[in-house]
Amino acid sequence: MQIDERKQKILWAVVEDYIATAEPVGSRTIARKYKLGISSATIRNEMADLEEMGLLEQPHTSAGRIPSHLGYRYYVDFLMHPLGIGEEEKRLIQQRYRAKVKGVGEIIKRTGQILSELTSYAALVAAPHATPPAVKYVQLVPFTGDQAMVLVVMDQGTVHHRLIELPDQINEADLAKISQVLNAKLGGVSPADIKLTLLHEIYGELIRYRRLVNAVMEALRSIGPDFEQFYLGGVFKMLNQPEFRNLERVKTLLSLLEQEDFLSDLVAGQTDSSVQVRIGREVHHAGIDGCSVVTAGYTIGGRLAGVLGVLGPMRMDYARVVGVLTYLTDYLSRVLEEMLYGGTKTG
Amino acid sequence: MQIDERKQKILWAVVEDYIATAEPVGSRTIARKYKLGISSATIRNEMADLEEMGLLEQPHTSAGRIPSHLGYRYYVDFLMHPLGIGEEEKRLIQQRYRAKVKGVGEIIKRTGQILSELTSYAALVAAPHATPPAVKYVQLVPFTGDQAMVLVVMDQGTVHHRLIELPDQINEADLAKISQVLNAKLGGVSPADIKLTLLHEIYGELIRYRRLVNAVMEALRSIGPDFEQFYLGGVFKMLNQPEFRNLERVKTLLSLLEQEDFLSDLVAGQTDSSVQVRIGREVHHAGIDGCSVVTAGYTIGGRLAGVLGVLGPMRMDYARVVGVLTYLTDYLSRVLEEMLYGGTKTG
DNA sequence: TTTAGCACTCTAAGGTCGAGAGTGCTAATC
DNA sequence: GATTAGCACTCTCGACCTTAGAGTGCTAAA
Repeated sequence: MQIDERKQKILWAVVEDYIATAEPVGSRTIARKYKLGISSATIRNEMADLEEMGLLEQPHTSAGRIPSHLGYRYYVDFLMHPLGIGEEEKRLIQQRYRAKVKGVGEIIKRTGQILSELTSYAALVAAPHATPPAVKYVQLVPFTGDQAMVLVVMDQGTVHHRLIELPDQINEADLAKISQVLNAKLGGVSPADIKLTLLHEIYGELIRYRRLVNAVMEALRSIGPDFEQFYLGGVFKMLNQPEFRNLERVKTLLSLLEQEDFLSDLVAGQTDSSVQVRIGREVHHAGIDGCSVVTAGYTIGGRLAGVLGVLGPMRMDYARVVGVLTYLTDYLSRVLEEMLYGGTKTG
Repeated sequence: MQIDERKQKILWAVVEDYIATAEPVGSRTIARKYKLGISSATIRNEMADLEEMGLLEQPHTSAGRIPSHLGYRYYVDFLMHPLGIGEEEKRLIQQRYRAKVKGVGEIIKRTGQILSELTSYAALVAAPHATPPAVKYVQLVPFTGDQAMVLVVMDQGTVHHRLIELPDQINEADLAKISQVLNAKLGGVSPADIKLTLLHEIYGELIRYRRLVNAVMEALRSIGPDFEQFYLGGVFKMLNQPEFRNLERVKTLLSLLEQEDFLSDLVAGQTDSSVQVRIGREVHHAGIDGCSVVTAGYTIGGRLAGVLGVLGPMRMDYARVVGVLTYLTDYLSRVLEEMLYGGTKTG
């Protein structure tokens, strides 16, 4: 059996209607609302076929049909038309970004809020990700008797700090000198790319401080590629969805969302700026059955810098979410580029 | 009518039993479980009195009694014995803190997790708070053509960064020089304490860079006393409490907890290291009726550094929570002090 | 091949009912 | 006078039943 055009139309109608109403869709409803020029009886037959093919399912006999995991997949891959963003909304987004900002962290946060408001689902922003940013500036700051703080500024505007132990007999001048050398050698290099030759150069110049340099290097490695800074918001919006009437589900979901490992996993698959849709069980994770995740990357200077994600029920408005993500990643990339590289100020 | 000892015992029993079971407590239950040497009929009479005095209330006729807002208050103020922490638990706590740590932020986070695990309610950690920390180190880092990053390390170990606009014709050497002067002048000073005389000194030395210094000062002010860094966790644990069966409540609570302003308010009243209990409506905030908040301050060098807080239903195990907070603020203060000032390493 | 008609199925909502828990009052008891 | 046993009364909660409504699959006609 193959999916001819009429079957496609019916599948499309079922998915759209179910997304909109959260009620199983019956043949009569489709005949009435979607004017396909065929009677409810015919639709019934087609729906039976679609169910046999695994694209639809029935919660119980004598209820309407709902899309199965596969049904959503087919819809997303072949039937859906991503929804553009309205002009009015675009204006509002621009306005939100215009307000003065203290640093990259705040832009991340604001983006998350906008994303969650536009979609009514939970929003996730990860930054920076995958492509490790390069070191812009390193400084060792004396902290307490035997500790120093390693300050690292990345070229994407994030700041990291680590405390390290100091060997005895190190004074401030030493630290300043070390900082200077590290800056000269590490500027523009990504922590993951620190090669042996470079390491030798550094050791060569700082032969006296071997142990300390080791400690600093270890600190640098710990902010390596798997480091991520997350914003998560709008979780409460999901509770408006009828699939979260079940308290137990809400609980497991909330507990998952408090684990950074889990959030990490959600964005891990993203390697470029494309939009990725993972439906239901495709999000390989026990405890979020029936949820879908849509992610998209944003870039700085053409390289992947971070990920925007939307987490919602499997019955998610994919067309809208994909549309919003496409627009927002693009817009965010431009905002960040202007902020980090652009000299010209725009209103 | 006054609250004699027998009434106190009965009130105590009602509160303890209700906290433990979440069921309205009847006179028979008290007679059976709490061996007060009086019959259920007598207890009934006393309970009627306590109700009249506003300390107990009845969900409906022919149900048992539950403590009123005032009842909890009386219990917390006069009847409760804070519960100490078991030896086994103490050992577990120590173990959790022993693991290697990257910075103050991580200690905060870990503390929040421990707190939420020990109490089974939502945990809130704010740092640093109220007493503004002093500047330890300032540095201007050139960032893009017309922007620089102001890096500020505080003596409590937190790091802040802000982007500022650069006037034309400033080069790296200028920035280094400015950083040097700022460091010399601002070290040990709290941003809120920057007085005019100090400002004049700085302007005196950096007369050429007036505009830039202004920008830096503004950035410093923006990390002033009302800045706070929050950790919030264990929210999902609250869903085990029967008072959160109501989805609508969970939703409003979650949406509140996503607002930093709200979290700020929760810890705002804390001015020293004492334990504060706010019950129900005493937490002046629409939308969290029926919730209580217990907070306590932790200190560094005897000065208030931050706040630990527990958010739970009004039917909260106050004795346990107060006990845990007392222990944990004390322990955390010691950990932080050792980390920031202490030279000696322990265990 | 499509459609009208119909018997059948299943859920969800509303209603009834009885068990159980708890109260307040009264009268007896200490 | 304080305490307690006894009892009628009240209220909730869960179990059970019933029914309306929506939807299906099948059959026979178009």
